[in-house]
Amino acid sequence: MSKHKRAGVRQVASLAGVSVATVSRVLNTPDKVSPETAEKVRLAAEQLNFIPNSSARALSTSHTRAIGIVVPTLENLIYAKFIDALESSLAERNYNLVVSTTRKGTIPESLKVRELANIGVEALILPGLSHDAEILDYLRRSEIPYVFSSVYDEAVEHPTIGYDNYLLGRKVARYLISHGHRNILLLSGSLEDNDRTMLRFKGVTDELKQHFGPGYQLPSQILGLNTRSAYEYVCESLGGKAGKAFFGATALLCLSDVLAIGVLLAMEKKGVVVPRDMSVVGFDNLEISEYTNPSLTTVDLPVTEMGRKIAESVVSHLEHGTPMTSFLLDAELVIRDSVADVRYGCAGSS
Amino acid sequence: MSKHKRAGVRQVASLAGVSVATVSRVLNTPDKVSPETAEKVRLAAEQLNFIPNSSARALSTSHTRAIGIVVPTLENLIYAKFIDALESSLAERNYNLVVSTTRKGTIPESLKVRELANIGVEALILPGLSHDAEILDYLRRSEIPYVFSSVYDEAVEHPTIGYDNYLLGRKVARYLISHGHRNILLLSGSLEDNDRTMLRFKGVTDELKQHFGPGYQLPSQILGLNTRSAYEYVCESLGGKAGKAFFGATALLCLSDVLAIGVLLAMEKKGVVVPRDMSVVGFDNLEISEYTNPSLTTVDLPVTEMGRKIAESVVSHLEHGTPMTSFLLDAELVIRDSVADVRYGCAGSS
DNA sequence: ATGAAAGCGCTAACAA
DNA sequence: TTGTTAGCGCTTTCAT
Repeated sequence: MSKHKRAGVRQVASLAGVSVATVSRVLNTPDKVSPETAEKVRLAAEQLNFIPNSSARALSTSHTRAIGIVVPTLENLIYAKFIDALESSLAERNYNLVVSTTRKGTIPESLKVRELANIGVEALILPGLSHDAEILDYLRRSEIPYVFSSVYDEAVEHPTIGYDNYLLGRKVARYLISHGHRNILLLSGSLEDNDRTMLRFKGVTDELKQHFGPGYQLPSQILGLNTRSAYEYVCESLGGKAGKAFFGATALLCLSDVLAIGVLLAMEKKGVVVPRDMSVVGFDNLEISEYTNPSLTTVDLPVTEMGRKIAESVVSHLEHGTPMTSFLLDAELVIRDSVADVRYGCAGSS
Repeated sequence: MSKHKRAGVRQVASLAGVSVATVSRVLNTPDKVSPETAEKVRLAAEQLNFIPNSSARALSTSHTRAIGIVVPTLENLIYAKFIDALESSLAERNYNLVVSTTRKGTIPESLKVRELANIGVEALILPGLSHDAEILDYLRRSEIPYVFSSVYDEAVEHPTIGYDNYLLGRKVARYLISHGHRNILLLSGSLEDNDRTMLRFKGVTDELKQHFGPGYQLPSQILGLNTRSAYEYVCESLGGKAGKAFFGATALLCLSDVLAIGVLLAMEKKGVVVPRDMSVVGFDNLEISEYTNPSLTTVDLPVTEMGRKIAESVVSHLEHGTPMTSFLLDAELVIRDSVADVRYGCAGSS
């Protein structure tokens, strides 16, 4: 019964009593068709439930209007927000976003890049600076335009659109230093974010070293945490006395807000008063970070603007040949209530 | 310089000294080609950076291997988790997911559906039960397979794969009733989720009515909240005395966890002790809901399983003609620490 | 303003 | 096992 083939330009043309070329024109360049003819065609199309075959169009125009992105996961709100913004901006320009995940890094990014290339994406967006040599090589050879997101580095030979993680690390460290902090413990997220995490970490340590001189003992860092493990880590560390836990640190610098929030909740549960007993800073500025107790001082990553900017840049390159270039986005430290001055003689460097 | 055309089967064929058909075979049915020939072809392909043109393939096979989904936004973690799982499951089956958002409902869903149809998705996933008649009509006429997610309703003539929101409403109400609650205030999220919200609401009220009889005064409901406004609402309501706020309710039933968490944080800030002074329940079971103070009693929505199940169902239909059917997923109430027995004579129905 | 016809790059009969 | 060839459904010159 229903195995009749779908209507194509041909059927529409014959029903409308015109040629296929005319049908194509009312689809793509309506102003080159007389209004009456156009109307006839539209009616016929409507009547036949005509949906132009996009593969045929793409084949003919060599334009798929698909952009690909590979992220570790969408379960991290910061990626979700970014992709949301990216999709919106691309949609405005009539491009579609094909999302691919590495399942939190368990599937090789190179595989996902190849798959996206194979389905014909016209450009590729990859978060972060460090990617397999294989990927870099593949991108170069396949000549698919691409941009690295969430990072900015003008020194690198790839287009990067994002924020300067290293400088943000310095900025946060400077802020902490200005409040008298010297011994800072870094809590860092999953290893997928490694390069951005590392850059932030380096920024923090460089700033501390510069400020306190070469004798300064570098801060400790705990890696690979998620909300759960951050929460549990804090709870366990607080088994003894608050002051001596955390390697004697007076501030916890969390490289993502979900970590910071886990930390805040654990502190509260354990009766540690933030920021009196311990200062906490985050990265991301999630919506909820404004409402924690205390509200979280954090770095506002401009992911929405980043999505917009990348869409702009990629589309402009695709359509007008504008070269892909790097672009730096500002990221602000949002000062709220989770950081206070160090109270000397209570906690602090042992 | 670099404006040389990309290599196609033809170039690969001639470089490998075979016919285009053979090249196509090593791509699609390698076992029908002698190993040596295959190797030759692969080498040639590699050398020419050959990426098969997916539009041409799709045109020839009439198979785009693209599945579309329209959601209001990705900024809601519950959608992000769902899409993450869906993408993973589809990728395992070699399908790609094209994500489209209505920008929180500001763009008509029908438009997005049309766009996805126009780019040739082979199936469509739409969260929720209620969609414009226009969409329903379009889906029927265009014969694109589809499934409604996040809902289950065997009575409806569309395939639905999800949980039974009405029953979940009843389940939660029953739980609250079993703890002595009678006056319950509903806090409900943005209007995009309307149909699921409504069903839950109806489930709750039906259960209450059934339990307390016809004289029972239906619970109040506050609609259109997000984390911010939920937080602010609670803060304002608590301007006076805790007991008399919230229309005298003893329990706050939040139709999403982000709301519940906002509520919890606001309560805490205002010194209201949950669950002693007020019970709170949520919907979603976000990761963080386990770590709030107190931990949140909430309904665990099986979005990951839902993604998997939908991928299975859609692909099976596409590849083996299995009819699209509805499927009910279990959703559990996760009992934690945010609900307690009502203390009569303190708060409660005036 | 409209039509005829040549592809776009691949797949899949069919033939050998 | 391999090659020849005819489309897939659209766009786009080039005529008219």
